[in-house]
Amino acid sequence: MTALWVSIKDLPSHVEETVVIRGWLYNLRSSGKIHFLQLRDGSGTVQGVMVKKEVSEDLFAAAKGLWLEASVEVTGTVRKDERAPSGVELSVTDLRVFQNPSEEYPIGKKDHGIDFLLDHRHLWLRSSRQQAIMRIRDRVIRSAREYLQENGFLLIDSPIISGAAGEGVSGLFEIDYFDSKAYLAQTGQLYAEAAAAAFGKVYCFGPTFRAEKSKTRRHLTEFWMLEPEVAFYDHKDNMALQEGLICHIVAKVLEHCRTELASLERDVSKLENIKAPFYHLQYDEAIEMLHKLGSDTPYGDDLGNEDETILTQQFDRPVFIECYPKTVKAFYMKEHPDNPNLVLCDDLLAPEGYGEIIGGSQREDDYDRLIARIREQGLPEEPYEWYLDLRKFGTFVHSGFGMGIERVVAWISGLQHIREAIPWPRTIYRLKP
RNA sequence: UCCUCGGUAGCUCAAUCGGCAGAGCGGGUGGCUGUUAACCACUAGGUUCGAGGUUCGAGUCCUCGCCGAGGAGCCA
Repeated sequence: MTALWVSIKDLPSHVEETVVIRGWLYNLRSSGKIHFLQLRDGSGTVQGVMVKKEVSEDLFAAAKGLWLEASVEVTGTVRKDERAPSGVELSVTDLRVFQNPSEEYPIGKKDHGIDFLLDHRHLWLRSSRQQAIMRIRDRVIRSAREYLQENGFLLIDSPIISGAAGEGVSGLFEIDYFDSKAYLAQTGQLYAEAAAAAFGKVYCFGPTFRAEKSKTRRHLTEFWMLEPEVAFYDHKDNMALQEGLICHIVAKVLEHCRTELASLERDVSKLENIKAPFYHLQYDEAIEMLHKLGSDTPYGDDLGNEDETILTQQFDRPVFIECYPKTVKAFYMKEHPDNPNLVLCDDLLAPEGYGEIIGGSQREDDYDRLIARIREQGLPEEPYEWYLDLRKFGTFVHSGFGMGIERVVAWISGLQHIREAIPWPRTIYRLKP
């Protein structure tokens, strides 16, 4: 007779049944005549209890000889037990070992340094903390796509490999492309704009690459960005979309990931507070507020990381910083109708010091002004010919933004560093594993 | 590129003023019938990142180098 193979998360609905689970041994304790096998299968964890007098001597000895992370198949009867975190444990009747490691598992039960853990990222992902973060990441992405789909958006992905250097070669990864050079995408936005003229409401979602030598807790060289782009949305419509998207994501994480947030010891009251309307500050108001708070960033400069941190600590909900000086922003942003020195853009800063999670803008839709901006910034015109075509053939008011997935995950999960928010972080000095 | 901090047992760290290189975890052996990062006893385990220098004596001080972390700059 073969017992039913069950996921650990489903064990509570099989009380008093004999079942099989397949997974890994993440810890083993023993009191001499009782072994406690801590088991994990990806869906959850459960304690297997093996009592010496209830199993054969060979089996009892075999269990004692297991090393951490042995892959096993355990047969047992599901018992209710109020001492167990999930309310159930498994009275083990049989054990089959797929593989018992011949060396000790590198990641121990006590603390490790970040360098060691990153070197062992392939094993670190097995830890409960990393599992919680990856489940939240999955929910963030899933709920973002869900929100856009429900609101009439079409997924139109953009290319990863681009032949044009675009806006300044500094931040681009160069690759060999047969007999010429190509570059890894920094953004899909320009392509999304073209798609918006075809489909109205679109978004792209994929990896983006920045060859910047940034060494901060907010930067990765490879990260995932969600970029919606909407025809006939202006600056204000754009911010309303961002607000709706973020509220939806946070609500869905709260709905589905309570266990994960608890295991990360995240203060969920901070997340429950994330509701519309968000705060709005014009750039000049932000600078004024910063000066009162001790910053010496001059009017006209972009906000530094420190500035973002200070600002977000003043608010309990996300805050939009609107209409930056033209000089610190990209060429494609639309000039402010009331002030030619400003552009119609917004950065959305997450609270608790997390800072920028979204950067968006209304796009310049006037051919002459756009080409003037390209020339002003000393950019080559040839690569932008197709982009300029969008302003020649039925130009249209349109807006969009880019949301950094890892920054959102780091904020919602309460992480100290963005590198834990992606399965395989790529930073300036880390390409492995 | 700049600033700061660090590199000691497999891992995390300690070592006072320059004076015998230690602890916890992990490993090994033994014990324990309800453990929750189990516990208890015993035990093995070291080129103190590298090269040079000062000194009776260097983990500790000096010089150079290598590696990493945090931050700045950079970064829609």
